[in-house]
Amino acid sequence: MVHLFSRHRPPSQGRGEDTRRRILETALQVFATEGYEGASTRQLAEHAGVNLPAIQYYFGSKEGLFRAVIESIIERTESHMAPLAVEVKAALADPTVPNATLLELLCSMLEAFVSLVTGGPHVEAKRQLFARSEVEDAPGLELLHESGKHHVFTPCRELVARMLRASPDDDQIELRTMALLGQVTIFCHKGAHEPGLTPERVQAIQGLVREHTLAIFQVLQSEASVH
Amino acid sequence: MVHLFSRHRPPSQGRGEDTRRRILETALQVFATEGYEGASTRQLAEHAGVNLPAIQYYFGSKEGLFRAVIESIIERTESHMAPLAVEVKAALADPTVPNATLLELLCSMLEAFVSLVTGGPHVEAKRQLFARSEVEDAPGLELLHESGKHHVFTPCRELVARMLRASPDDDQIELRTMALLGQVTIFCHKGAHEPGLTPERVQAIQGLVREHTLAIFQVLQSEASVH
DNA sequence: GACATAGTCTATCGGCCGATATAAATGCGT
DNA sequence: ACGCATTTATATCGGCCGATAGACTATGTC
Repeated sequence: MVHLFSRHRPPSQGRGEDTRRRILETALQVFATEGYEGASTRQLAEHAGVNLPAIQYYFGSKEGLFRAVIESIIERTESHMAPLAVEVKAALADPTVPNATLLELLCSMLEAFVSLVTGGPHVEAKRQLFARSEVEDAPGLELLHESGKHHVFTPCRELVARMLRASPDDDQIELRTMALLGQVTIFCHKGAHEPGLTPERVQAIQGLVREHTLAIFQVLQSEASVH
Repeated sequence: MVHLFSRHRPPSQGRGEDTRRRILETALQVFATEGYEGASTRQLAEHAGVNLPAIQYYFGSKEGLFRAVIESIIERTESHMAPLAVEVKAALADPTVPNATLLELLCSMLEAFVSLVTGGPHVEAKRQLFARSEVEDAPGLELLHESGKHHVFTPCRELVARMLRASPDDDQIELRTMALLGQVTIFCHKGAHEPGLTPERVQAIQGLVREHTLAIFQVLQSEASVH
């Protein structure tokens, strides 16, 4: 409660930075596998090789540590999606952009979404935490959920709306966009890591999501042009 | 531990049945909103209007109560999917069935899946628990996950494999089926209940999932026939 | 009315939780 | 070498957890 705005960053002058980062990174793993409530401070401390009060010292509280973990993921999400976000924004601002370009951008968004949750360091942990943000209720998870909405869902929804000549606030557009994104989010669930998400499988996922998306809008637009 | 096989059903001759059912039904709600670890026995007892030891008396333990809740959901899942499962099994056994019929069955499966997680009594709770089964780890959740796999995923995968003339064990078939089902499972997540899943929205979801699925296989099969 | 059984109650156990008080150690400028 | 701030360690607090012991009540049978 007290640390909502103070961020409780102790005035470390470089000496404790190592410890702080080690706690942060191991906490990502523990929170991902055990959940927020399931991970105990003793467990978190042990995995980081520090003693219990170090968590309060560096992050103020268990909740503070969790929020720090979430924020670090959000930062990486933003930087991962940023370049594409610029392209999408530009395309949406220009009313002359053809549907083919919009469709290609949508496919790229979905592809980037796949690589976001299946690539980079700490993939497994990120994937699990992202999945939890869609289900659990924990002190900072709504931030992660909102981040996904803002950086992935909203741009996709606007692309879909433009292609189908509808308002982005149209309920059907929203539902359709969710269905499209569901093709990706399901790979954050348990079933996805039984044989493991090898690079080949990731590439296969990206390929077939693209196939599906292209097929859907190919048919949807040809039907629309008939009417 | 002790009650793994005994199911700890006390020899109630009707008198305690009411209490037992009341605990079971309110527990469904509490477990759904709070999660397995998040729901305390005191909370469960209070919501059911009983005192604490009643849970041990009727279900042996908190875990026993949770397993009972899960099993009741699985039973309803089975009876909900059973009629369609028969049709699918018959179609798969007959090698002369045309693709159009298989595709129609796949659409029906997805439609039934939607109505499974968005209809019937205790919808919200069922939806949330189903979502949790894809993310959390709790004593009986793997049963629910397996049930979904057996009653929804596997039939769909076999239909997809047949339509695309591939083995059901083909990795790409599996991934493709997951993507299709993801269109539905995403509506079990948090975002789905902000404006609420009204009957109109449910119908809209069923309609567009059908549209998407038809479009995907229309294109996929026309491409296959070209080669 | 005595008794057995089923069901409900109060009180309490040991254990793990997050957090803190506080002491010990560490490194650094001087 | 000393003083001081930073960092790490020990010991412990109050609180909630799941589970149980055991007394009490209601009900149906003879």
